[in-house]
Amino acid sequence: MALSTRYNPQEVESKWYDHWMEKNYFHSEPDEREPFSIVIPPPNVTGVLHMGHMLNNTIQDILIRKARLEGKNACWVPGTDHASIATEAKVVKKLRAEGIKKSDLTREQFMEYAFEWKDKYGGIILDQLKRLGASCDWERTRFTMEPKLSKAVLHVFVDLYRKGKIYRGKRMTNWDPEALTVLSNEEVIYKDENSKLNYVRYPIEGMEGEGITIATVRPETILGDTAIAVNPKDERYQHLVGKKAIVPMVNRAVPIIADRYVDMEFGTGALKITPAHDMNDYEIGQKYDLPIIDVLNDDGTMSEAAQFYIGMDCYEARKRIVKDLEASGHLIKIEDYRNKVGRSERTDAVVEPRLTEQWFVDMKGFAKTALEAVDKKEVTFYPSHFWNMYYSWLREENIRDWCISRQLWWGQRIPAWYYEDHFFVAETAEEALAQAKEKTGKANLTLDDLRQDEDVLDTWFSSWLWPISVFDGFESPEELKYYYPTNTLVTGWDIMFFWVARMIMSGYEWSESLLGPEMIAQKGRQPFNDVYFTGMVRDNKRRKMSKSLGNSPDALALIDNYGADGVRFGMLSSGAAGNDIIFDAPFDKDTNAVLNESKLCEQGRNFCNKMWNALRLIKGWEVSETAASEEKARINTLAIQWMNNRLQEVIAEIEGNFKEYRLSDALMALYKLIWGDFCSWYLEMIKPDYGKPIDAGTLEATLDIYEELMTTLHPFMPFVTEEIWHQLRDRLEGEDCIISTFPNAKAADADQINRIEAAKSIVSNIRDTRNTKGIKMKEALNVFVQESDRSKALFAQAGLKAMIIKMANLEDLNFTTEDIDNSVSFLVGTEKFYVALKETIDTAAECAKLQKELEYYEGFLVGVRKKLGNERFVNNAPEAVVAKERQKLADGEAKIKSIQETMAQYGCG
RNA sequence: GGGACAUUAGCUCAGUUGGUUUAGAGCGCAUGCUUGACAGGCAUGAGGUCGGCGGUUCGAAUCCGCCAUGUCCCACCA
Repeated sequence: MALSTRYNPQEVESKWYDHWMEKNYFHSEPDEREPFSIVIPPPNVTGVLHMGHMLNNTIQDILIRKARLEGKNACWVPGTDHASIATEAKVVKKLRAEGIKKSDLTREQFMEYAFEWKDKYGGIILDQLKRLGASCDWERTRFTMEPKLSKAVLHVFVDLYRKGKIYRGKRMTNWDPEALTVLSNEEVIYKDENSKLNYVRYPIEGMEGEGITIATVRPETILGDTAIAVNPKDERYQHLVGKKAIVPMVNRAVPIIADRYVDMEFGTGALKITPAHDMNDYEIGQKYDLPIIDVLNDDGTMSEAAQFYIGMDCYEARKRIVKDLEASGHLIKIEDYRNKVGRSERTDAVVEPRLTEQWFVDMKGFAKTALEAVDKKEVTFYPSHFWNMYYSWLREENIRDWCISRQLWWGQRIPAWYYEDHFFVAETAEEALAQAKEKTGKANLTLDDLRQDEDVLDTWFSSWLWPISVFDGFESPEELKYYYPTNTLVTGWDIMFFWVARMIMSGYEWSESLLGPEMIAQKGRQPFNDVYFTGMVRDNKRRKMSKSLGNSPDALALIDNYGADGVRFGMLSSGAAGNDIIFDAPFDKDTNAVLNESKLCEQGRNFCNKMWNALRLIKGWEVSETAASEEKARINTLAIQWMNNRLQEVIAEIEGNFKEYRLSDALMALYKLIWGDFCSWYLEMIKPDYGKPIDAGTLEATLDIYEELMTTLHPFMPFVTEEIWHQLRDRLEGEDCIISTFPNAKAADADQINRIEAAKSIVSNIRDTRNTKGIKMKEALNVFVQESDRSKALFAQAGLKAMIIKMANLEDLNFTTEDIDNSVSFLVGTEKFYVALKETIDTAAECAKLQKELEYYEGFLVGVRKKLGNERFVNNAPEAVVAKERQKLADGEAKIKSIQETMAQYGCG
């Protein structure tokens, strides 16, 4: 069968993915083998594949595929997250477009629409992952809101409540006026924004002409002021403390209080206190027992309590009140100002501090546990410096309780039922009813008398159980006993606190009761042993890729263009763990559209093509059963030995890389091994003359090597390796690269490798001479080497001379004891080589070249001599280091001598 | 305000306990190559006083201090 000159990923990829699925290779069941498990960071159910997912999942797939090749029971559990705020927002928007308001629907109706949407659009992303080659166990696909996982969530809620770790309370919380729900502190993103600092003067009650001026960026909240505060040490305001200021517009008399919280340096040193709309003001309000006047509605419009601008959006009200204050003479001045504004992570709406009644998880104990787990390396972070960020989040003084209730419908409804002024927490309404009956003594209560909490739980309250719940751990821990702890979690550092820390917390909280103390003693309580933090994917201007910027290439289009293997190569070769990935996707200046071009993916695609053409070369050879000529056989034997040595060397290197999660280094090592050593050198060494056959022994050895290369590369580039692996030899049913055996590194003969490196260097030098002298490759050259013990030892290696003759196209290569007339010389190590030329050589050019070389070595030796001349170095440095320096000196001197001789030969000045 | 990480060739990065490094890779660049695996290719080459200044050491890209620049995290400054 004739193979096309180009590798065609489209056909190959779908063919092999289907094949793997058919063979059920991705599926895992507990058995006697060592498990290797990974749980996917569940993407949002309504999400589409973006560059971050591609990076993330490529890495997971590499780890899983390697484990599979190592004979472990590899289990990669996929799934999606219900993403309550994001999904609910999408559904609300879609309904609005159809003229349906959420407020017109019942909870049940809304959920019906939402599930419809989820069934239609949900999970697209998982199919997209298949294009990337992700070898997830699709039979295990889970969803955070599916019945079993929801049941686990309720179980955990009740458990924590009973343990006293969940409480309900009225607190200042972050209100998202667009999503109409509270958020946890972590869901609020603070950014510097431009705003106006308004100076407003409040008259003093009973003191005509007196006033106190405050500065505020939120003048509309003046309507809710219930005090003015100054620093007790501030002499400017001593006489006003204890007096009352008149709040403009509403003409409310509020106390002027003194509190150390107020910074005398800032603004005017006087601070308006609005307990309803500021975290700190709230605390001061508590301290001084100030009334709370909430001037905003939940949607961010002005409330009745504001008295003015009722129903108006607060930003509009802000503009209006400034004008009105100016008109009434209260406004002193306005300054430009930059301050931090908190916005909702999901909706980008400006978050409003608001006093609401919510459910919280007490984080003190959890944080301590999670901190210790990483500190004691029961969970290891890669790269390790992320410990710092983790620590700053979780340390006692920074940790805050986790607000877990959300005023949404899409999610797990809080399992608390109210009756009169009691509430009952239970996994089912029936249990709650039983509690209610007992508590109230009313035996005739029915379910209808109870009212379930309207709110749902934070999405992360289900995600934090993921490593346990995907194995149904809370229901029947059988599988969990096998797969827990999972091996590696691969995720972005941006959700370190949202997700990683909380999974660690939940793992430590529940694994022991689920697995039993014996198993815990053996395996530990951690949900995963290692965490590999990926960087953020950024564009070539270092901006984080995002939909709103439009700078994210279309992931699937990239796969179409370069093939999944090409894209995987591109993603991976971009950087080490934790480093941000600069993904060079250039912008079209005119259309502002991202071009789906990527140098790195192109490199990956070209790599596939290179391997494909090496295959074509090998498959194009005719095979001869008769042995090759003696000389050819020597070259081939030498080449095969060398290639095997190099292969072993690189396999050992890759093992080390994997241990440290240096996957891009591992891939690059293979890239260079395959393209450089295998294609450029090995195949050229053994290549038969045009039209001639290859001997069967050499071909078999070559196929063995190529096969091993494909197995080793398979985790990184699964499709092309599977295809080539099958093209190399006829395979039996069920014999596939994906389930072949990852090689163990065997000892490599370093001396042999060094000898071939020297030979390669000789060949390169001769080629360079051809280049600079304009001598065509076809023209055979005569080369000599200065006879010495070392040169004789080098050429004692069987086949080495013949190999150089072949690779450099030489007429002959012989020892000499004399300088060769009309030749160009070069050094490899300390050995001198002469390339005899037919034309007269350009002496001046040779002299210049030699002079430059001479200067380099002389400079080099200055340093070496200085070291060796230093008594303290000779006395203090380890003997081996000193010996090395002495060798450097001897070699350098020999080289200089040789260069000087050549210069004399040319008669250089 | 506190902290982390970075700064090495035109670009993106390696350089793992200081000594085979007057420093490596990939891409890019330059020069040459028209039949025979591959121009998505081959060969060869040119690029860097390792951000700056001090210090420790026989020896520093590597360890310490200060400074500069950048990225990010945390923090209640209206």
